[in-house]
Amino acid sequence: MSSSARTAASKCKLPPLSTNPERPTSSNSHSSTKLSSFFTNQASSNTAIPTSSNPKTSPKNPFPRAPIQTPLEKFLQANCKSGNITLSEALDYFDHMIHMRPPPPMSSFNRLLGGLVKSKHYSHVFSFCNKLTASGLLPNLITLNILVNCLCNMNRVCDGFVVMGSMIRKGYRPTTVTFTSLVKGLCMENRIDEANKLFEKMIKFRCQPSVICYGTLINGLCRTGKTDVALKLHEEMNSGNGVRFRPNTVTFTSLIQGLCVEDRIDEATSLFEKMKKLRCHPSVITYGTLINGFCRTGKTDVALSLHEEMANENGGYGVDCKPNSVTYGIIIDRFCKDGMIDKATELFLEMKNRGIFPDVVVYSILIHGLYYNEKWEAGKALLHEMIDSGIQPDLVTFNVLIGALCRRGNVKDSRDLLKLMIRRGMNPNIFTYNTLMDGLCLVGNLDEARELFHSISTRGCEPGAISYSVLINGYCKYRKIQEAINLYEEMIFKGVKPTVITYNALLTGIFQMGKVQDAQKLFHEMHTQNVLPDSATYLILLDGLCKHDCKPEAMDIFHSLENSNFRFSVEIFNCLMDGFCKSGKLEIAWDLFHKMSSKGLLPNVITYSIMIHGLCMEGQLEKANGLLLEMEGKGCLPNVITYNTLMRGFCLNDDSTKVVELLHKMSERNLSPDDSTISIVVDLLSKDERIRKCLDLLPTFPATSQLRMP
DNA sequence: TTAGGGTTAG
Repeated sequence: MSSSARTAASKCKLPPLSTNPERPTSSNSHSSTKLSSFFTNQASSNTAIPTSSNPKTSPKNPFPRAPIQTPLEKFLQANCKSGNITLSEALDYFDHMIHMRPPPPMSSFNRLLGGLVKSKHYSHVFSFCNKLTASGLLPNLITLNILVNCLCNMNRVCDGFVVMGSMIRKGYRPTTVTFTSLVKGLCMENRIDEANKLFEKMIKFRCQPSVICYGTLINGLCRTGKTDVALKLHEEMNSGNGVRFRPNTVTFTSLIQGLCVEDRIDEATSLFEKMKKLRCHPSVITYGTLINGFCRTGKTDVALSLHEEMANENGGYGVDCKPNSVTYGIIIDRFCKDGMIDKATELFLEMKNRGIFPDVVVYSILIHGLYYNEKWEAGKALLHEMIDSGIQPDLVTFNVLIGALCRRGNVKDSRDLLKLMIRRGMNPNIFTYNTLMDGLCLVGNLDEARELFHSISTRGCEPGAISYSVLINGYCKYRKIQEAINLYEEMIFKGVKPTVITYNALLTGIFQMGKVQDAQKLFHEMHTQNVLPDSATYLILLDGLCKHDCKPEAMDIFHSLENSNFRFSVEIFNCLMDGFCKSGKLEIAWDLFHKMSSKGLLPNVITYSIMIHGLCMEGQLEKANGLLLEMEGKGCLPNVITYNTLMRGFCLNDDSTKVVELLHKMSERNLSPDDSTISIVVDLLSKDERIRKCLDLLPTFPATSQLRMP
């Protein structure tokens, strides 16, 4: 037994645990990931396989259950649900428990496993389950549910299904919890259609989705951009018809009516109860039919109480499947992240109007959304509203506020907030430190960021890949590439796996310094570190290669991407086209421009501006002007850069009439000229006195008084 | 005793 477990045991006055010679010395011995052993290694006891289909009676534990709660059980009850148990304590207790005779009840094992789930030690839960069966102990339905949940959280949803299959074979009936875990697992793997199908299937399986299950699916839909579908589902819950694909109110009402007509009032009543159990909302017609039936059969008092029930909200059923603060929070969060802050606020008001009180999570979601969408005053007001409602900010709220201040470059107040949370007895977490470090980097205070980075481990947290990436990004932004590379090497040395974001930051920095070979070397290193490049990586790489005269290399990569299933972005085309235009290879750029549509991409204002620039450089002004008309015709509005580009072209060609014409067009579009426009006009004036007359149109632009020539 | 929501880096 480890000293930590001993301490924990003494704390809760547990009897000393006997030393188990077989106890593994390291956590690695628990890390078996084979599913098969869990199900096949049951030969030690035939009684381990339940024979009855009744889950309440089927699994017979070969050992008698302790009649009263032991100190061990009390300890587990007190510490597991809160997650107040360390991994090493859990390992020790588990090893002790499986050797106890008689063994503790399965609920104690489940509590212990639950504690590990709380601290996200999924693989350990998995190996504990394997050891349980290997010891001849029988996991019960809840143990299996915990296992399904762990597998799903480990992105092993397929194995989750295998466990469900085994569950059924053992005579257990999968529960809403089982299905919810699997729905979540599918959502985590972005298999939202399958999650939706499973949701429908569980209803067919007569397993009612709970509000948690709805919440899980709604979250999956929101995460995959299907907010509309999520909203519809949410509304479906709210209307009381929160369960799909089953007999509905109309079918039930018809049957009740039929039974009432035949004076089979008892059967009608039980059908009515059944529909409520199935969360099928009886309508006023259903009630009316049944009330009529009771009245007809002389049961007026029952009819009256039914009438009373109608008056009560929901009649007391279906309530647990109504939207709650969690389901609202999920959708509000999606709207915030999609920049639809008005929609988010609207939904927040709706939930309050429906009597659903927002909790600290919903407040934090919306406060974050408001700050993130630069609605500072509204964010502040909401924070005050939350506190006035008696809800205190929690750790995440503080992190949101620190992040908001950092984004505004207000590091001083962020630091004060950190001090405040510590004064309040709150332990800042790695999010807090990473956020603050990023804020410090943003304002160029790299030394303080580094200092904070080094102090993280003394503050009870460990810097992870994000901490390193934040600092690496800070160094790269301020062109301190060597420091960034040193940090990168340090993270590898310390076993912290760099992410694609780490590499993207480094590649950007290295290309900025013009070190093309180093960047290429790093790009290849990504493979050795098993980090897959994403579309941002390819954009950085292709842009860097193009800007540093390595277009053939860029095109090689482009072609290899074409041969894979890579999803091209407009930005990738833009960077290549820009590169070729600027090096006078207009035809290649033109080919790329035409290739875009075959990749399902539409040119944007930047694409057109690049091509217009390329054409102007080649003196193909008419064609450039044609492209301007084309983009306007296709609803892609030119911006000031597009006009400047084309005007510069005409200016160089001494075509002042065209320039003036374009200035008029700009004015019509309410586009303000920028410094570049001004310099074009000045150039033009210096060339041709007659152009002075164009000054007449200048007052139509805002903020152009400075342009008036003496 | 088991299942859902919020905060950090390009």
